[in-house]
Amino acid sequence: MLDKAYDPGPVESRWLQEWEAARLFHSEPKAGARMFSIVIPPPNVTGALHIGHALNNTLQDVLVRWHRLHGAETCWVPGTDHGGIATQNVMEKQLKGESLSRHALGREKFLERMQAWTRSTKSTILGQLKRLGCALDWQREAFTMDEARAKSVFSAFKALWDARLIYRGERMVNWCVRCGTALSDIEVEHEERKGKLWHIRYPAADGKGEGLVVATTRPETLLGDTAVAVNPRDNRYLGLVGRKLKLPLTGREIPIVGDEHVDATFGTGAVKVTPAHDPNDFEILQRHTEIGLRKVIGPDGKMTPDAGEGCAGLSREQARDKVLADLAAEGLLVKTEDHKNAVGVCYRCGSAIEPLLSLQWFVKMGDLAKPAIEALDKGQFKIHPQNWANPYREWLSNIKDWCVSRQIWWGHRIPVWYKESQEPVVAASSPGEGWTQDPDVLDTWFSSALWPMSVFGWPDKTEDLRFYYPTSVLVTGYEILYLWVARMQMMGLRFQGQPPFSDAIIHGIVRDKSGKKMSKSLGNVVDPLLMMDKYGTDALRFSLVVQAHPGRDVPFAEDSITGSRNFANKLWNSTRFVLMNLPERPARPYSLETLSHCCLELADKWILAEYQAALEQARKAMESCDVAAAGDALYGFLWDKFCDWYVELAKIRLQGIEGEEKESARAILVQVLNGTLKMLHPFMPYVTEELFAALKPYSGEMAAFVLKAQAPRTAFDWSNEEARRDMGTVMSVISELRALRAQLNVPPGLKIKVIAAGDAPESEALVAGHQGYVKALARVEAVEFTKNLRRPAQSATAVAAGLSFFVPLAGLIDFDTERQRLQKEAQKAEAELQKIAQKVKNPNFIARAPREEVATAEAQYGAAEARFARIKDTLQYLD
RNA sequence: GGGCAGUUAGCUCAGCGGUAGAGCACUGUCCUCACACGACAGGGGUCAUAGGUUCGAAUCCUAUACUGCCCACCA
Repeated sequence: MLDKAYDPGPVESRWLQEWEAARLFHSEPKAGARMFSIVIPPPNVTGALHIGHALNNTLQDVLVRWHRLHGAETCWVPGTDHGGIATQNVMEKQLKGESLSRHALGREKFLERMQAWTRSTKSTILGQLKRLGCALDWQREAFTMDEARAKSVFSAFKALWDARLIYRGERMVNWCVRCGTALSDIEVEHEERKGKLWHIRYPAADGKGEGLVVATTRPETLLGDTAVAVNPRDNRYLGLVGRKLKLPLTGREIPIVGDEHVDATFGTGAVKVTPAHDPNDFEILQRHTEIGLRKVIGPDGKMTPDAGEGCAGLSREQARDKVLADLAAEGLLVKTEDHKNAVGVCYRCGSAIEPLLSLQWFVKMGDLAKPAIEALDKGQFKIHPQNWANPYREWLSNIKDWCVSRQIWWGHRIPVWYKESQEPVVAASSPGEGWTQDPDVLDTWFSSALWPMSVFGWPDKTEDLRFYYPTSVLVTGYEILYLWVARMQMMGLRFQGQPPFSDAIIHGIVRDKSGKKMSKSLGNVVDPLLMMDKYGTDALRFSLVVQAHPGRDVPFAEDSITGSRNFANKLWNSTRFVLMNLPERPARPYSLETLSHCCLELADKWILAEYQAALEQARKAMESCDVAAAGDALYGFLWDKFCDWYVELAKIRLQGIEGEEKESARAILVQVLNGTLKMLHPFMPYVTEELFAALKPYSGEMAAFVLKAQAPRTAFDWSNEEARRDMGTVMSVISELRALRAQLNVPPGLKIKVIAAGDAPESEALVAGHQGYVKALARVEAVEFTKNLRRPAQSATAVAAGLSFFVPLAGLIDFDTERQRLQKEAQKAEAELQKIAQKVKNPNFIARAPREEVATAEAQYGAAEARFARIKDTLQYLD
């Protein structure tokens, strides 16, 4: 016998063990089988699972389990990402706490420490994914920096190098001063900040005239100016081009150049040009090479000796203050205005990016992007929801070369070797004596880009790669659409000639209940592990997934989980109820296939029809990648239809004598419940596994686990519109009677007598035929029928299904209350009637609307009219 | 500066051309023999605003207003 309430703890740990012992999630290539594969977006080895991981992985797990239940050979590959800068940063912080630094340790020792530490975080994360219930193929665990992946990375690098798609060059890159490394363009986030726009006068070199006033947001770079640019068509500055200005604070003479890219309408129309520290200005240098460049900010973020005596060694901020003060002192600071501008910041540490000229490795992207755009346009690759397709295409179309070198230690070291004046050599290991390897490592996203191939053994032509590639779907958040998804597409197409996955499901991010991003500083972070402890893993999973509507962020707070926890308990208790009503040892399992159809009563036909409809609804939702809708459909069916109505109605037979009717009810209870549990299994694997097992002696399931069983198939077509309609009629009668009881405060224990009056033969027959339902669910002791619409004295009235139901309640009710109640009912009925009347009385509607529409509207009108009349009538003769 | 979403019950969101829905919260009754993590009943919305298309619009179109996101080298 099951306990009274579901206790997730023991159930979860038991099944976790059993699944693992059975290697339930392991997959091998199977010729001829339908295949479903996913590669996990590998979490960084920096720390613990957060709520975003919980959402991302639950979604994948739902898909994986779902497809497995539907007969596919499924493989979900687990793994982790070394996470480059992010991970190194965490370690550096640790070292700092020990008054150490990576430089003090040295590269080798530092890497040893990284290895040791990430070994433990890796296992923490994988353990947490296990706990989340993820059906990952644990024998296939991969790491972006393990040996096999290193081989993939080298192969890709070599292949791109051989194709001349990798080059080294001095370019303007995004430099993070804090992390001490270059970043790619997409690793820079733009933050709108309130800043200032300073207007500075640059005097004419010959002392004649006013000189020029430039506007800038970065006065400290003035020290590196090598020109001032104006638009050659700017009337104000005609004739100035070619003349010289005296650069304030330095005395250097710099030329005025004409450049089409200068916007005459912004600021003063004159731009100071600092080619070494501004991407635009660097472009200007390309067009006016004679101006040259001057580096005044170093990779450490401090001013270089070239910045001049007064500033050398100062930070950028200090230099700015000093320059401004000096300018003011010389009377050259003309104006200061407020100005909003977008500041580039490092996506890993948030500090302001410094555009810096530096020698880096790049991947040429144009040729790689083209096939990816084609794949999208030809429909070989689809993004769900679709609104991401356009931004994705745009990004690929305007792609820039990818800076892949990072000046950190944690990562795949660039496999390029140098020796004196010889040509550099690309090799996995040292080509021989005297060669030294490039000190930089590759962008962590370089190895991630290869992930869907590398986990299956690429570049080797393995059987895994043949069977599982391309993978079926990729599930991830929109924040890494370009960083990761696009690059996987490009690499997959380049090296395998096929997209690495045909569909990408892009989900939102988890926010708090008021829509704010979760962050430690706001204190609104929900820890998934804590939630699992408190409410159960299934509850956490379900509440996340059912809120994850395609294309929307997921609002989440602790109280979102209680509803799902309650649902798990509902499943538990409905199974408990069913088990309590089954014989200890069934002669044979219950089956829907062998149901004697002549024994099915209305409730049976109805629930089977609803069951089938719910299964279809859920399947349709899953097909359109709407996991939330699928979960919702099953939830609604189980709770509102199965528990609230069917179970209650089945009790009538269960409490009666043994016989075929009772057996039919049992069979339906067992099979519909079992089928629903299986369908819910992808969402709530633990509780459903437990209940599936408990039902096994009765359900006839032979499989050791739900995943070894099959999704419910209805061998017979249970759809039945008539049953749904008739049941609806009976349900409305019951609801009206219950409302009457509640509103008139009829004691719950008291059974009422009901006189059904009116001339609606069909309804009458339905009510007469299902008196048992009415009696049980509305607590009625007897139903009488009459054509006489005269309301008996001392009785209350309910109107439903075209009939009046008189309930004699002598001495029990206050007729003022009943009058008020009926008046309210009448009001409602009238409002409803008028609404439909608007439609039906409109000749245009009758003439132009489709015939079926008119027919239903007229039927509705008739019903509403009758209902209103009934209530009014009753009201008139109320005593 | 470009693009994309959103604006529906107190809160969080479904619905996306035919009488306004769910969960939570709220009110009332009930510890009715599966479940109080429950049952039943109930209150609560001019579906952001203004036009338009249509027999009919929360749903389609066009503007407007907020809100959020993505992208972008205007100093």
